[in-house]
Amino acid sequence: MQDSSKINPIAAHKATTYPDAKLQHAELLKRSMIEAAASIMQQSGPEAVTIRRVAEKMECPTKIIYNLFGSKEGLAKELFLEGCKLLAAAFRDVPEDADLEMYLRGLGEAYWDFSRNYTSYYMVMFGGAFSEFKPEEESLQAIGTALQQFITIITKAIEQGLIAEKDPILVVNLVWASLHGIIHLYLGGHIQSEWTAKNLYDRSVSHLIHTFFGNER
Amino acid sequence: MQDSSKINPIAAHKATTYPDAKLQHAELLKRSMIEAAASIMQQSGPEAVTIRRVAEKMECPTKIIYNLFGSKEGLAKELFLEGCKLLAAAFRDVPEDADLEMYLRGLGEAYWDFSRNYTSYYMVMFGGAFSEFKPEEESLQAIGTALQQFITIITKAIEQGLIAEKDPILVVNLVWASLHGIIHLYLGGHIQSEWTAKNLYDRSVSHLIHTFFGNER
DNA sequence: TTCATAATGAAACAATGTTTCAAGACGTTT
DNA sequence: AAACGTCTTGAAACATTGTTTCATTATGAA
Repeated sequence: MQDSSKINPIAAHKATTYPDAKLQHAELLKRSMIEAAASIMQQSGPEAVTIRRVAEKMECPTKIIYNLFGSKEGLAKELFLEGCKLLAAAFRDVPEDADLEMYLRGLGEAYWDFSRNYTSYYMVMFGGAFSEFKPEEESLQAIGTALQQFITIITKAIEQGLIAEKDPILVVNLVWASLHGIIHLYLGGHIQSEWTAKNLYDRSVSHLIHTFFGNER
Repeated sequence: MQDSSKINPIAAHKATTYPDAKLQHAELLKRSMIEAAASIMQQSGPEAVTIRRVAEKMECPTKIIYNLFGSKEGLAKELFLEGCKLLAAAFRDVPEDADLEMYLRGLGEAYWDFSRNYTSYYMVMFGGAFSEFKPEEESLQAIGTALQQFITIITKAIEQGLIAEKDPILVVNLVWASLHGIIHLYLGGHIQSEWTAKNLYDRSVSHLIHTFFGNER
């Protein structure tokens, strides 16, 4: 029997006897685990997310985590997907602007802000914080979804003849890589101050816009 | 006494009694250690570089490594500096071209090749492969030295009025970040095939050149 | 030669991801 | 309702890491 003096989330649904109660329970439990892991990560960084620490926070043995996620990589993947959702939401919050250039600047700003406000998520998603985790199909698709606004706006710009290049994915990747490059060099300590990095970032956004939108420089 | 049946590099200089024999010995030993670590890294990747594995290869106890480098971070730093030397050499091997644009393309190609031929070094230097190691002053300076050709050529282009922007460091950082962004996204699994990545890379180089050299696109 | 000081190196320590396996819970069958 | 087989649990162990300890051993000075 469980020790009922502990508020144990595992025991919470034990009494039920419905057919898929266990599945539901497992699903709820997974969410709790992910939230616990995310909480640890945001407070102390990705390297602080250890199986034992998550288990301790959930007051359960480590085995449960392995039952639910298979391995630490499985948990990492969930954090990755969580980050994708947050990034997608951040992009969604950027007000649409009739001026595509201004909208693109807004999205660029949102990407920068995401890397600053959710640095741990950024490192998990794009910085290889969990070296054991490499994105597979589902994760790559989640990134694609998050970058949807970027793809949409670039596609629009191409349709309107504002961009000479015809492949929107290629353009998105070029923009993404440039911005990621600066953020990653900054997070890796190769660019010293945040001010320098942000200045560089803004210049890069301008350069990209001028390159692709083909205006005067 | 050492077991002379083992060809132990540590015992090699033990007999000497000159004043700085020990210092020399320590210096030689350090080089052997770094080479052993580098060999393991290039064969099996950065994550395979463990203190025990290096010690095993050197047939010495782990303590020696701590005496020489202080910590794993100390050894990581040496590998980082080693990588800087290799990158600098790679840039040095690019034939100087009177046409600055062609020379810049050559340097870009060399940077790509370095990331492919010395992926482990690249990950240590720019990919955060040893998460415990963050570049400090000396390491940052070593990168600066490695990128010297880049800085020189950009400075020249500015002097000749080919580039409107006046701060060479800023331009170098913009170029560097763009190229690094693509390489890092590729190494991180966000860009699937090498072909796609290389195509993107070449496009990026062209875009950068056209942006800064202000020619037609 | 003797003694203090420093280096050595096997073993231990702490933390990690992961697996084991006896004890128990659960649902199904008789 | 009782018994049986299957699945889950969870404490403990395992393997691997970075790092430190400390008795032993050399080393160099007195």
